[in-house]
Amino acid sequence: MAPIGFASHDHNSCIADAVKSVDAACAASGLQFTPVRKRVFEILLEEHRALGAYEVLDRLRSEGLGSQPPVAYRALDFLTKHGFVHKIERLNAFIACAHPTEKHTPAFLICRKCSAVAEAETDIAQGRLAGIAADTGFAIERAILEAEGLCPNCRPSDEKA
Amino acid sequence: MAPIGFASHDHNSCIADAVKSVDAACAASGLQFTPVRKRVFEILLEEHRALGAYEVLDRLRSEGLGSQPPVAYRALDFLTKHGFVHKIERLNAFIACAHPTEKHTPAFLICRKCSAVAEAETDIAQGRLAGIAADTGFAIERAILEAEGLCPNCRPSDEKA
DNA sequence: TGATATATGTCATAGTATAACATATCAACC
DNA sequence: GGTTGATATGTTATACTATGACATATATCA
Ligand SMILES: [Zn+2]
Ligand SMILES: [Zn+2]
Ligand SMILES: [Zn+2]
Ligand SMILES: [Zn+2]
Repeated sequence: MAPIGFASHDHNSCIADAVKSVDAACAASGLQFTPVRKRVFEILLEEHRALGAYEVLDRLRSEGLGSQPPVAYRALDFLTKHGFVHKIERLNAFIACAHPTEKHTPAFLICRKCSAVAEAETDIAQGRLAGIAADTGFAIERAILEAEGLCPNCRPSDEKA
Repeated sequence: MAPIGFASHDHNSCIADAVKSVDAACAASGLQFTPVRKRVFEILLEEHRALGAYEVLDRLRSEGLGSQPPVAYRALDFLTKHGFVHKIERLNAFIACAHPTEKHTPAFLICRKCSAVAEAETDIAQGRLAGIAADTGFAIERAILEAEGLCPNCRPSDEKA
């Protein structure tokens, strides 16, 4: 799966499609995709960048959907727990998943200049770390892979090869 | 390089050796390995687990080496910046590097039960993510790889293969 | 409808990190 | 040795991130 995030795309339909597919996934699993949760997911989709919990909360507050931190954190916890949103540990921030209904292990490319974040895919189970883990008897359950650098838009053009 | 952290070893000499080699590296690079910085490095070495900045600060305080957060954060920043210590983003905590004078890209195996952390090595430059980055024109400068799971000591023995 | 689980509203507090500025120490040069 | 600029430390204050606790409301299902 190619990363999104550094290329333009049909953003309106991107948002609508993502909301619709998560809506369906929740219905299928008996999860409640409540107004606050849906709105938080939309807020994250609108930017395709990682937002801090308090940035999300500010938006919710301005829309009358909640004013205290737990409101934002609960919605983000729900979305993260079910894989619709990912937390970027490096930034203490959250981003909507690029393909929220597929089972996957996300990896991220984070631009240190413009803060754009692209989600890509890894397979931690076949890298060098997996071999070391197997050798030492460590059982990997999940992995975080976050690469920091310069996105194509922020790189000086003479460096682009 | 094999990970350390899940196996016993000669801890006294491990600490002494690490301090000595960092001391030499600092001297060679014109860096000041001051008492606070050295003590923070030792504190982290003593445990071979990730300590929060405020845990480090508590120890400094009890030894009369500093009582305010910036003291701990500055020492940790120095040590991290020069690669003698790594930050575990997942835990907001810091751990002494397992081989502080070699240039390397660290990866971590974090036990969710006992919080032990083992440092291993990756080569992000040859994984799947590197290919995607190259394709999209993203220039990776550094990468964080943190795997979470159960260490050999915390795994039920009947699961160990 | 009533019982149970799940979600929200709100207040309070814990945990992590940095800005800003004064003082002290170090390093290098005259 | 004293001057000077850079680096490090001490200290106060504050900003940012996250969760505990408990009351109320809403949804789910027998
Ligand atoms: Zn979009
Ligand atoms: Zn950029
Ligand atoms: Zn040791
Ligand atoms: Zn363990």
